[in-house]
Amino acid sequence: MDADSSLQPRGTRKRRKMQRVTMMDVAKLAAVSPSTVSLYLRKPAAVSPAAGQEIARAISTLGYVPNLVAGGLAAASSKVVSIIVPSIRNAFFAETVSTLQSELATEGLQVLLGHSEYGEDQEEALVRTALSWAPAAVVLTGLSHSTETRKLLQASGVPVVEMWELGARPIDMAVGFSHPQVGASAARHLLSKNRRSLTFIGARMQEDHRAAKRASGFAETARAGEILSCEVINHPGAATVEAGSLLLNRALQQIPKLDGIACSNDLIALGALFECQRQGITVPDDIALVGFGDLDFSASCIPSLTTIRPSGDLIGKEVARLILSSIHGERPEGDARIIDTGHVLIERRST
Amino acid sequence: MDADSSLQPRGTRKRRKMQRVTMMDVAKLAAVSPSTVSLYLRKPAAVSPAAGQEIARAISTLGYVPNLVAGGLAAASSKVVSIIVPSIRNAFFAETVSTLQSELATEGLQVLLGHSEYGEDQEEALVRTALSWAPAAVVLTGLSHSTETRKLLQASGVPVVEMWELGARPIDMAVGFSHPQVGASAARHLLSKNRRSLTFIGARMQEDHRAAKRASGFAETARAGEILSCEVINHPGAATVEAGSLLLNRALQQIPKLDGIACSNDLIALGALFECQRQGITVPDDIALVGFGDLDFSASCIPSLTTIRPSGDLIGKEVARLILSSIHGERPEGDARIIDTGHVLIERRST
DNA sequence: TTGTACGCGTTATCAC
DNA sequence: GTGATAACGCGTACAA
Repeated sequence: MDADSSLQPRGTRKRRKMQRVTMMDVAKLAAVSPSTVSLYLRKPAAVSPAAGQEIARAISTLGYVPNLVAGGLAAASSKVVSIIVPSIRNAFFAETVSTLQSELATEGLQVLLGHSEYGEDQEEALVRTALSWAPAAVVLTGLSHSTETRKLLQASGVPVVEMWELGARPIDMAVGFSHPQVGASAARHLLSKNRRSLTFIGARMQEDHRAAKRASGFAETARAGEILSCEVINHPGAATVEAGSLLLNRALQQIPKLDGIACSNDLIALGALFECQRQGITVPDDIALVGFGDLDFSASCIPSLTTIRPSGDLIGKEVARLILSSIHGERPEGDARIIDTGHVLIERRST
Repeated sequence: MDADSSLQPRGTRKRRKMQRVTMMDVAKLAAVSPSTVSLYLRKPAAVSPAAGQEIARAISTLGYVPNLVAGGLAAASSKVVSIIVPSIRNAFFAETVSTLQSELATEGLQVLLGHSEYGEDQEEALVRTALSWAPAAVVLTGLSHSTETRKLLQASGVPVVEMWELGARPIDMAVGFSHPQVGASAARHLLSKNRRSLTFIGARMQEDHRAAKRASGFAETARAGEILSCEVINHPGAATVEAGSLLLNRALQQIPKLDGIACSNDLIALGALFECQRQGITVPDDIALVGFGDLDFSASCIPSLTTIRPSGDLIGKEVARLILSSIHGERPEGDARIIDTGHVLIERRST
């Protein structure tokens, strides 16, 4: 018959992996059937108090930890949410992922993390492996994905949330804001300060489509105003403070009478700020500076940085909400599936 | 595309989960047995080229994605590595996690992320759920854990790597450096610059034991030198730029003739720098400043920041190496299980 | 309320 | 090299 009908407590050193305490062990010790334990675990109120007591005690004395792998197989949907961001080093996404992780953890959901590094092929590969975990949901960054990615996701039937961008039609659900509008806000603000020679400096815009959209939204609005010039300058590398310094210098060379700058990111703005200081350029008297992100130094630097806050934690919260309601409740319909978290321009000293 | 003429197309409103293409489907289409497909997937060289061809084609025409949940159950060890850090918002850990994710992804391992928020109980809960995934390895931050956490981990037999700290005996393997030594380096550097009224300013040190150890290492070394005074000042909140400004002010109040400061973190150093600028204090003439972390602004700020680089990406790489070798090769023995990534003091203008 | 039986999709051990 | 077959640990109708 079966080899393990006899209780073989310990000593199986064949395998070094020993998730030995199973639900059945708990059931035996509590003198109930495994299914009662299973039921107790999911709906404690559905079993008799007496049995519940016994089971609870058995669990704690055995140190039982449910095997989510087996559970996921049986339930055909595991308690994982796969999150794919360009890079977790980016403070924006770190904030969102952090919030998301906390919110999901309260419901017993785990976060599976992947980095696309702004590559659609990378993303596709990540989505593929993500799906092989039969995740409870998949969270993607932005709306630009390979057609294969969309197909995979749609075919899987898994709830999908695209975050940090709104505009085109999402695969399933979306939480974010319009990047062109962010650019437009920056432009309007600079125009309202009577700046006439404008530039948008950004990094990695050949890959970071959202930054590119902020740039084009900026340029479009600026050019509709009364200005002398408006340029967009890109640094192909990562968005760092140093890139900001480089970009400021390029802007100074290229643009005569430069007096207004929007940055794709507060880090770049900080670099520009430092470079201005080095060159004896006064902010905002000579040049006004608008950032993006409201990172934690933005309020404290000198001068403090006018910036646009995208609310990365709010995005995280809303994504979590969508996921949760789409898991146990019904999936939201229509407009409820697209959430605009907006953006806020915070005026400080740099303008 | 077409080719999807299976039995029940879609539109089944009942269940939305449909991981329909299984290994058996592939086997049927390739006219081999499921076992052969499984074998091919794990050791392609072990099946005949002819069969391999057929299987490969079947896989791509069906768009088969292996179900890792089922695989994990059968193999009793899933292809996930659980990583638990205090917070992913912290640039240090973001860097490590990012590196780790990339390295592990090349071997088909996924990252399951959790935040302990510097709480041992939180960490314990995370470890518990992590283990329920039968992970290939668990990565923890630091060496301080609840005894229950250690017990769980040891009993599980899963490879464990503790990172970002060295000193006490690790549960299994460890990659990091000595925090007291970092503090000592900062102190020696300040002493070598003839600073005599020293202070260590840090945030959240009641929870962040590593920062606290840097502080005590600093104090110990400083007090062994010829100094007038040495204080440690803590801000209970998070380590932000703003906290740095607050801390600088507290230090100025408390310490007469203050002329040397070490910070638990570059963000705090930056805040201190800004505050000095606001108060007309010249760095390094009036006060010398040493940071920790070498964050990306540290080289660019004004004055550039002398700091200590802990090499978060190197830690990530080494952790990955340990995990991989401990998965397919044998587990390293003895000293090879503890890797000191050291620290480097980078002297810049702020001292 | 509780127990029985079966299946989830894969891996691993053998015979062939 | 290849293919039956038995687990893997749990969810879930159903039956009791």
